[in-house]
Amino acid sequence: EMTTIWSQRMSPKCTPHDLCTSIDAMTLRWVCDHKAGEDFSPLTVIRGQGSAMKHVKHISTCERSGQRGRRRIKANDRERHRMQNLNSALDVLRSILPSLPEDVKLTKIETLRFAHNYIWALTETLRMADHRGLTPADFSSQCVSPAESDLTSPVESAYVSSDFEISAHEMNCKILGRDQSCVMPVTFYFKSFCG
DNA sequence: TAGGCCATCTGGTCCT
DNA sequence: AGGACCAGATGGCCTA
Repeated sequence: EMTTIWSQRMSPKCTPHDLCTSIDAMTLRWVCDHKAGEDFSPLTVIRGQGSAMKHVKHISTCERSGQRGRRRIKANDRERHRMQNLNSALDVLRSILPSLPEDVKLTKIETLRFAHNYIWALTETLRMADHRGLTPADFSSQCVSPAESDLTSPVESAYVSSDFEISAHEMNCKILGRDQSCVMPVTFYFKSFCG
């Protein structure tokens, strides 16, 4: 039975992510429980699998302390889910930011910076609309959102910069690469000025 | 190979 | 007491 679990969980075909998510604490706890007193060392078997090694070390620590260990395992599980929720929220945030090439995924910090600048851009856009006597409703139907803009040029990874140029009929902002050198303009057009 | 990014574990702290 | 949140530590993957 253990061999089965082992081959399922520890297959070399598993990606690191698979290992991290599938080798949960309870499984390794099971391994430790069932192999106690035998000439078996999880550390030996999974040598080279860093994440799993960490789990084993943690489990052996937990094993030494009964109820405390059980609380730790539960806390780890909660923490794991908490971070997964946080990542899900970041994914949602990524999904509503201006579209980028398919294979580009903003890092966490880039996502937050991008969102910050994007909100700033939208705020400035609304301010411009107000200045021109448009209601938000009017304005929202008269501009082209960045998501609808033509973003066909290749961009490795990017975020909106904070230097915007706002004129009477359009607002330009820039998307910069990580090295700050690859510049791609994104334009909010006021359709009433586009002919 | 170094550095960036990431997932996870862990112990501490605060809150309910 | 137990859960949420946080920051530090660790190790894997990826890229320049």
